[in-house]
Amino acid sequence: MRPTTSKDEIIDRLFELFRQGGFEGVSLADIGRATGLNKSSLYHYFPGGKTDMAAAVIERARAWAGAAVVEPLGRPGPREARIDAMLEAVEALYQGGRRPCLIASMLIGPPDTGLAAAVGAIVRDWLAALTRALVETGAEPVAAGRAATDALARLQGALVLARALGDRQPFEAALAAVRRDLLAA
Amino acid sequence: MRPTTSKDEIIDRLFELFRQGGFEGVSLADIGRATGLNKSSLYHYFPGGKTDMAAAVIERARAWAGAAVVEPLGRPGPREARIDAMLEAVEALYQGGRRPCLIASMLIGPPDTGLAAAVGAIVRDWLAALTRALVETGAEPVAAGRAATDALARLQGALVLARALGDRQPFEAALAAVRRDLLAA
DNA sequence: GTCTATAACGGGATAGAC
DNA sequence: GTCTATCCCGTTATAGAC
Repeated sequence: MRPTTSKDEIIDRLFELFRQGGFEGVSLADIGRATGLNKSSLYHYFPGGKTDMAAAVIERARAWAGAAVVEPLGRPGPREARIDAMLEAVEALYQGGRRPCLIASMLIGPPDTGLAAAVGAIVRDWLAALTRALVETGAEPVAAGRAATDALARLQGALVLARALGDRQPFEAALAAVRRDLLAA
Repeated sequence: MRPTTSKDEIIDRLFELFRQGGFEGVSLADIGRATGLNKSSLYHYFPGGKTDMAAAVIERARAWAGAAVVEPLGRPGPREARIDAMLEAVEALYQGGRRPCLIASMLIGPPDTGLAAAVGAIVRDWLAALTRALVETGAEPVAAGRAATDALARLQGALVLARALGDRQPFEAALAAVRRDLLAA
């Protein structure tokens, strides 16, 4: 029997759950409900249990960041094209501010299993790619690093505000501000 | 017998726990350990259980924001003095980026009990106070609103990055950037 | 107000049939 | 690969003694 739900699809569902609830806020029962799979079936795909599931989700996030952010930022071409490619990916991932960030959610409360470290690696890669793109298009290295950090902080923070206020406007505003400042950096 | 730990002290401990672990990441056992109180004693202070405790912590955060942020921002005087008062309070609260923000932590995963709404109200008050301070010191209202939102987003996001990277530098950088832009707004 | 004890439940995880 | 059944533990919460 072919599985009714592919592992990729399962991880997609898990991604949505964890970004909303964080590691502790999602139970295996929730996951069973969202995937239509029994706990035992889940253990078939993820022998390490919930931690494995979270790790798979973070790995998916890393892959996404590589393909949708790091790679476009590294493409040769004018700065504007690179930045816009990144921002379009960001807008899509966060659905214009309606959906929270997995990175932020996963940093809250997971009993120390290296998940936080994996999240940190994603952020590091993103920062490095953005900094490099700015430098390659004429920015001075130290200023580029600052600008990259500031850009990511603004986006992350805007997602927090958007969630707290129940209004995606802060996120849209942040996208515009980030674009302006990155192009001017 | 006078209680060995005052309710205020208990809430302080709870504050630290919840900001680190979020609502779901903190158990009553953790709380018992941190406060030296038995579960039953905790129920004496917080009949509604964990939700009550979280609500008390959020209320404390609201009181803090009122005293350390809203009030200084509303004091008559030059913009610089008001902004610096706010930023000093922020730096102290977050210990220069070493400690996460309760607001962000509490937005992750709490089963819907109005806690998120209470958190949202704090953010709203803060934004309103900051916007008003900017307007009172010469900014145009729409620009002031944007600048206020941007400032809070940067600070929140910088805390996320600082946690992800295990490095408080992003937070210090954000404080400087926020100060510069708010004074120029 | 604080304790011990325990109830009642849900959590993650496993065994084994099919 | 998916299921049913079950285990064990931690969790929230309550009762009642002191």
